[in-house]
Amino acid sequence: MVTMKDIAAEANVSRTTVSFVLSGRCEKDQKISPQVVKKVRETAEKLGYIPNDLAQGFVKGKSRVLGIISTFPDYLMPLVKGYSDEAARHGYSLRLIPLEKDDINKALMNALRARVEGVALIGVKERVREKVDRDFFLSKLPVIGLMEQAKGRTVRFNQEKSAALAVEHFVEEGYKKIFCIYDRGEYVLKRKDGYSHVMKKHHLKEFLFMDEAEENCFEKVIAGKPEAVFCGSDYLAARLLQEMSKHFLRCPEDFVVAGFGNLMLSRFTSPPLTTVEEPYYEDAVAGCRNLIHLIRTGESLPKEEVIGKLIIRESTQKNIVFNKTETDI
Amino acid sequence: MVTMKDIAAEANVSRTTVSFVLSGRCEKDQKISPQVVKKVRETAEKLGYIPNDLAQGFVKGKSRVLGIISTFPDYLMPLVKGYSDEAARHGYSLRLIPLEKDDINKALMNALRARVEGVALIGVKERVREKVDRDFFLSKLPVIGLMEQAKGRTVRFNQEKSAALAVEHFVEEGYKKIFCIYDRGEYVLKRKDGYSHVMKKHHLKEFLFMDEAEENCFEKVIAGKPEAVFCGSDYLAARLLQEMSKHFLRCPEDFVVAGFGNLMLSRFTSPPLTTVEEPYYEDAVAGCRNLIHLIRTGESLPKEEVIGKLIIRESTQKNIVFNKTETDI
DNA sequence: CTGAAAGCGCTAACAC
DNA sequence: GTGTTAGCGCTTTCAG
Repeated sequence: MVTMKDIAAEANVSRTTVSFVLSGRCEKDQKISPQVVKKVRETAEKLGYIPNDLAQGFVKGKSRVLGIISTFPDYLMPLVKGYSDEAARHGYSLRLIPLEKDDINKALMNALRARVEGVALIGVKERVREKVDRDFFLSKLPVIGLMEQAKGRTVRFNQEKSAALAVEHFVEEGYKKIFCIYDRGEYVLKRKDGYSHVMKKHHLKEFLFMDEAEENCFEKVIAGKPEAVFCGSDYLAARLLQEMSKHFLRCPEDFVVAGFGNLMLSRFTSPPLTTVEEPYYEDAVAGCRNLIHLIRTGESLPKEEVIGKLIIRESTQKNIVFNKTETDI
Repeated sequence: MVTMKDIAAEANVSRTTVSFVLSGRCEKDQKISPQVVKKVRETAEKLGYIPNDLAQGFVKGKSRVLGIISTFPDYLMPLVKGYSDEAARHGYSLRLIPLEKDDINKALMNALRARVEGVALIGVKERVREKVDRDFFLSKLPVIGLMEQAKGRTVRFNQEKSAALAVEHFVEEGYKKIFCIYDRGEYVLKRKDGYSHVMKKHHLKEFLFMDEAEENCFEKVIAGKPEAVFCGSDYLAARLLQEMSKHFLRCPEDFVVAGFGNLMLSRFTSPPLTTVEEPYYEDAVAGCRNLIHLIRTGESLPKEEVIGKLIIRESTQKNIVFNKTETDI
């Protein structure tokens, strides 16, 4: 591996000069003659010099690396990518730090050892986040996704209000008998609250169905003959559509269905699902920007609240679906 | 940040001793009295010492980091996770190196600069992989996913033979009029070849439909009244199911459908899709193991061929679906 | 404008 | 058993 020393020797200059030229600071702090600059650059090129970021990071005490702590479930790829893209724009790269056996302290220790400049926890459950040792905060490592360092909640995306969008849509369309299917998911429960809130506001009766291991709540929903069903996730919505199909019921004709998440699969159900977009990617970009700001200034960016976008697809298009089908044929 | 020097001072021993104790080599190369070991450990703990992996990597010339070059599309998360999990088992961690604007050489340069010990390219198109500068190979950086360094193909997973599994299944079930829907995807084309191969073998007429921007091939498929349809991807299969639903056709009753990939969405279509599992995660684990082997020995592990597993779900269960529906109600 | 010198935190021969 | 010493590749004062 060719080093700056080699270049210095080959070009007959000192290592300092090479360092100045190659770090691009030649035209600022130090003035170096254009010939020398040229020669150094050429020699570096000729010798096939490759800067050693490890050494640079070591001596400067900063790695230009951000850590991502997660269990990396499939659906979080957009978050990882959002962080990666934004980090790249600021000259950072990403290091994946797996969260194993919920041992958040071990993961944070790995981040510390690697001397990452900041860390983001993604998709880490509240229960796990709570277990962080108090003395971790002595390290002053900037972290996104931990409550302690950001007074109040870190959330940018408001699950409740976003869920309300879908339910309000049902109300506007004139539906009264609106059901809600949910499960124990941390966020799904918040979405259920959004449903309840809207129903109360409009003095409508709530119909809550929880998806549990033992019993098939989908059967019950169908038996209940709803006009519209709001599901706390696209997964739940897709399973409801499957159940409807088994019973020879059609959506949206028999009743309309909305999901939540705008997951890939919501475009591929029959019919495609109306859903609320949870902007993972954009949230990650914002989160990464915030993290970098936190690293640079020690301050968190002001938290803007984000509400999802309702994406209307055929699963709630009761009126036009017949036309559509006919013209399609 | 507390260093080994601080510990040495506090514990009244030399930095070397501290180094030996903390790197766990105390009981091998060097014999150090238990009291000293204990004292050093305690002092380290007391002072809150955190090893500097950067310094260690720098001095040893190895970073214990693997690079992943990719554009990180959503569906490749299982691959990333597979690499991450396996890397962790060998004491490595992962660095994400984004592939931007198809500039593979820049990405490889970033890997080189970061002094990762090896690199895996995931989901990088052939067209891009071909653009690697010849002199990159001078670096001798171990890479998985580039043809040049591994004579012959790197593929472990055989797309053709795996696709054949699904088509053979159709033949066995007695279907003769078997259609195939495909698109321009690198792998999808291989799966189409798998279909063709089986059809030829059984002297059956091939019915090929390509999904192109302008025209709706799904309409044509339906109009053709197939008995069974093999789709080159789960996406294509899901879209076919959507089209069937619009036409008030039912799967599997009117005709059966199989996809490819065992993507998340294949479990959530109505009905759930029969598909061929592409073992992303397992492939990644194997790939990572291979990469580490390559790093250690300079040799690639022998390439075992892997064939997918046919996952039979309701979309091809013509006979039993009625029973099932009835007992479910 | 250029170079000498010190040091970042850690490892590893080699003495003591 | 324990300490001395010399770097790893790079940055960065501070003299020349």
